[in-house]
Amino acid sequence: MDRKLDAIFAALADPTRRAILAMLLEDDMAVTDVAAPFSMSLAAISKHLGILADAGLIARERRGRVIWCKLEPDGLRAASVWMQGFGQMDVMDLDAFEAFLETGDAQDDTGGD
Amino acid sequence: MDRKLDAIFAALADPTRRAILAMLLEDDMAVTDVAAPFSMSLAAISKHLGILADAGLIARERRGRVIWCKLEPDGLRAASVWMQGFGQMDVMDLDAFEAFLETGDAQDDTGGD
DNA sequence: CGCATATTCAACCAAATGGTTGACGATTGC
DNA sequence: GCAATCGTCAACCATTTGGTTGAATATGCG
Repeated sequence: MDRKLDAIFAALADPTRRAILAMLLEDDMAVTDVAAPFSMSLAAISKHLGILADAGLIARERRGRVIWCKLEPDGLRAASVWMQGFGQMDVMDLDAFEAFLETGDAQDDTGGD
Repeated sequence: MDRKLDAIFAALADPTRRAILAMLLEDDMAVTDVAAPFSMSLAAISKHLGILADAGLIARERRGRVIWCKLEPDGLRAASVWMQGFGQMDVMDLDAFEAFLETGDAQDDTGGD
């Protein structure tokens, strides 16, 4: 519900986490590879990934020794919907709004690869 | 520049602050009136308003003894723009949203030019 | 099996957050 | 001028956050 937005926006509030999301936008990545460009410990990145996963912004899947991280676009969409819907509905019915998104216009996730 | 997003998303991450934004969406309000529905001190609300103002999401203007708070749509737009640039989720027309804020009227979704 | 690799867990720490209360500054009205 | 009203400031407190390090877990490899 509304409280999910707490987690999503809080997750988005950190520049490291936004950078991680941007990286994952290009491709799924192993945790170690996510961590590589940052000057902080693997454990710190692992925590960030946990926060992103907890917010529903990414998903992690173990394949062998490696844990792969991938974007979970629905999470981001929830926040986007909140912001866009802000002007129209008060504490609106998100499902209805999402339905609008599907049918209404502008929904172009074909790029997803 | 990117750091501004820190402040915006962090501001958005608190349900009290999102509720305040929703209230201000309907009308400009005095600080005391903003605080009224909440079961916390005026000082706490004042802090929240400071955080929102600092993030560029609202503006405060003193008129006499009373300080009026109003939405600052540009701030919200910055976050929205980030999300749009992020994914393919340009779900709705932001200008229409702004127009809504200006006129206080529900947008016709044809407004998306 | 035993070691290297990949990731998380646990304990810890400093700083930030969200709240409180009480004093203070600004403004208005009697 | 003095008191009431509006709002912020300052000090304080508990909790959360973002980071560290070192140990632990899980898997793959030779």
